[in-house]
Order: sequence, then structure tokens, then C-alpha cells
Amino acid sequence: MSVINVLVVEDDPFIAEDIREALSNVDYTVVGVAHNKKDAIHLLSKSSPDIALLDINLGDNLDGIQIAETINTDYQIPFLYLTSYSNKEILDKVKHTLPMGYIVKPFDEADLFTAVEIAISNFYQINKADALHINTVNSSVPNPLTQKEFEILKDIYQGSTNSQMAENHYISINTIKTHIKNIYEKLDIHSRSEAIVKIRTLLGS
Amino acid sequence: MSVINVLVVEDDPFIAEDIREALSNVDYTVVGVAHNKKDAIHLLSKSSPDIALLDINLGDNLDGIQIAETINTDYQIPFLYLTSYSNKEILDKVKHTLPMGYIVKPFDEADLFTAVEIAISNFYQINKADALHINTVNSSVPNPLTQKEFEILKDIYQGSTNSQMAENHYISINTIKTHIKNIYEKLDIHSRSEAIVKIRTLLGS
DNA sequence: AAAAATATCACCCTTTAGGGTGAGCTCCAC
DNA sequence: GTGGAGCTCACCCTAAAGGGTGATATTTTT
Repeated sequence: MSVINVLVVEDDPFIAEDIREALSNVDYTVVGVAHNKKDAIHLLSKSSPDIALLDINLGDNLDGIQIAETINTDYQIPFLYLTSYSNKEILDKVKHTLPMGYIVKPFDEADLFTAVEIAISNFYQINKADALHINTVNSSVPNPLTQKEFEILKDIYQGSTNSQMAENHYISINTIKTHIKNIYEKLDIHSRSEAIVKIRTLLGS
Repeated sequence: MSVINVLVVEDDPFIAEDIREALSNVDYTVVGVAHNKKDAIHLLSKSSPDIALLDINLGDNLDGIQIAETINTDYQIPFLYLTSYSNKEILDKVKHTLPMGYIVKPFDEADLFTAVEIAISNFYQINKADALHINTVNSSVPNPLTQKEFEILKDIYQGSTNSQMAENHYISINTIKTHIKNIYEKLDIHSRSEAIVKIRTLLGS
């Protein structure tokens, strides 16, 4: 990750410009500045940022929180809240959106920089916990899976059916079955549910 | 969690007292104030805090980071860094300790409060990833599951087969099937793999 | 070049899961 | 005491998954 793309959602153009400049000074690229919810959501899909800075009290409502929910469901990037004040009611609402941080205005370049760095670092370390690698699996079984078998195991973990896998891999459903048979034997299991549970325990522990 | 116990690690007694007072004003209990690494580690085991606030540059070295590592390995509580400045070298080191946040001095009560609230909330939401509660499921579907249906869903999530569930619940496999049919309809899914995936997304990312 | 591992596919058959319909029971609310 | 919600069960059928055997390419290793 050489250059980090930031999306800023802030209705006050003055502050927005402040932020953009501060970010530029510390080697971030501001790929977009949105002044309302609509723009924000549009820019999210268009500019694919690595992180978002959200003003909580966008407009008069709590549009920032809704944007956060959109990010959580549709995009998987970290985000930080910007706010000029903080009280318990708002806090209770934003807590549930799992922000990677919270920046209270006024803030300076250093605040911004540290918050963004921590947020990105934490986010990827937390979310790599469910990245499934072939070595994770093979390091815990006597008979290692082949690459193809692992690909199919991943599909099973994602809930695919045999016919779906056959289509996606451009191979016969019989071949899929053969691979699955081998996987089951290597992992010493007898159903996809067991396979999923096995992977879960591998990732969890 | 009615009262939240906080451990403060800060070598400057002046600032430490500041923090203690600020925290008391917002209903936290400061269970200990450590002025060096040794005291900090001692207080960790003795006072079992819910969260720790760590001064990064304790003494002259980066003892705060070592305390953080101790927390990560031996205690599972969230912590926040306190620091009077921020630069890239330090930041790179602290990032790896996965702090739940970073507070740059000077800060006021509100900053402290929001940071602690967010930290605790995030921490438990991140780490609760393996507790499945019926409300977690029902809060995300239009048609709520009944208790029995939820029990069966949990079994499915654990990889049980229908006949296993029938045995464990002392009911007919036909009844199991009926429940599963209802579950599928309520969750808008069509197989146990989909069910497991659905639960996974509810719990995790 | 020979051997081994991997990937591909085709049968067969059994078991499990999924889906539709109907129905009896209990418990609680109205 | 009627009605609804929830739990129970049965029977039917189809679809999907699981398991066994065997076989042919392709690729990698030796």
C-alpha cells in the first residue's frame, strides 16, 4: 500500500479544505470530498478509497452514521468520525457502527495522521483474522491439500453448491465431487458443514 | 458492565492526577495509577482493570509499548495510548500493538470519554465474534426466529446433521426438518451452508 | 524416460437435505 | 373459549451431497 486514498465527508467546505491540505502534507491522497450523504455514497463506489473520514453531524441529521452503515455493509474499509462535540446520545449511536476511531475537532495534522495510521493498521490486522490461506489449513493436517482442492474448500466455506463450483471453475460437477472426496479424506470429515466448522476453528484459534 | 475500571499508566504525577479526575467526572473508576513499567504490570494482575491508558514515552524509553505487549499476551483488555507528540517512528512501533485508540495531549474530558467509550465498545464487538445470541440474528431479519428455531440454527452452525439434532433434542427428524424449513424461510436461505455463511456475516465482518 | 502427483471425468449407488402439504397438540392472550 | 403462535409429527417427492471404482490427461519430480 504505497499511497493511501482518503475520502472526506464534511459539509463545511472550510474544514474540508483544511483536512485535505493536512492530509496532503502527510502524503495521503484525497480522492474525494463529499458534502452530503448522496455525494458520499457516490464517491465511495466511484473512487474506492482506502479509508473514510466522516463528519457525524452532516447537515442537521446523523447522516454520517448512515454512511458508516453503508460502508460496513457494502464496502469493507475503515473509517473515522470527525465531530466538533461529543455527548452520550450520539456516542451510543456511533459505537454500534464500529468506527476505527474518533477525532474531536479542533484537531491538527498530527492528530489526523496518527488517527489514520492507527485506523488502517488496526483494521487490516483485525480483518486478516478471517483471511483463509492454504498454509493455515495445511499446517494442521497430516496430508496437505493441493491448490485446487484448497480453492474448492474456500468455495465450500463460502456456501457454494457443487454445481455452482462446477460453473465457476469451468469443470465438471463430477470433478468437483472427486476433489471434495479427496478434501474430506484429507481433513477427516464427511460433510460440508463439518468442513466449514473445521475452517472456523482453524481461523479462530 | 455497570462501572468501568481504568488503569492509568503515566509517569507525570501531574497529568496522572488530571486524568484521574477527568475520568471520575464521567463515572469511571480509576483502579490504579502506575508511574513505571513495573508498577503497571503489577497493577494489571492485581486490580484487573477493564481498560488501560498508557503513556507511550514512559520514562525515557518506550516502556508503554512493552506494557501493551504484556496486555495483549497475558490480559485481554483494550488500551489507549496517551502521548504528547506523534511522529512516524513511534507510530510504526505502536501500530503493531493494536491499540484501540490514540489520544494526543493535550486532551479534555470529552476527548477522554469518547475515546474510552469507543475503545471498549469496539473491543467487545470485535472479540465477541464467537458468541451467537438470538437477538443478534433476530435484529437483522424481518421475521424473528423462535427459541427452538434458534437452537436448531445453532446446531446447524456447529455442523450437526438432522439426525444428530433429532437425537439431541429428543424429537423426530421430521420435526427438525419442519423447523429448518421455517428457519430457511425466515432467513431467506436454502441450505445449511448458506445458513452458516449468514451467521458468519452477522457475527464477523 | 519413468514415476508420482495432480487434475480431469464418468458411472453407480446410498444417504442426506430440501420442499410441499396437512394435521394434532399445548399454551397464552384476547 | 376462540384464535393464534409455537412445537410436534407424518408422508410424499425431488434435489443435492456423499461414497466407491475406475480411467485418462497433464504436470512435476526423480
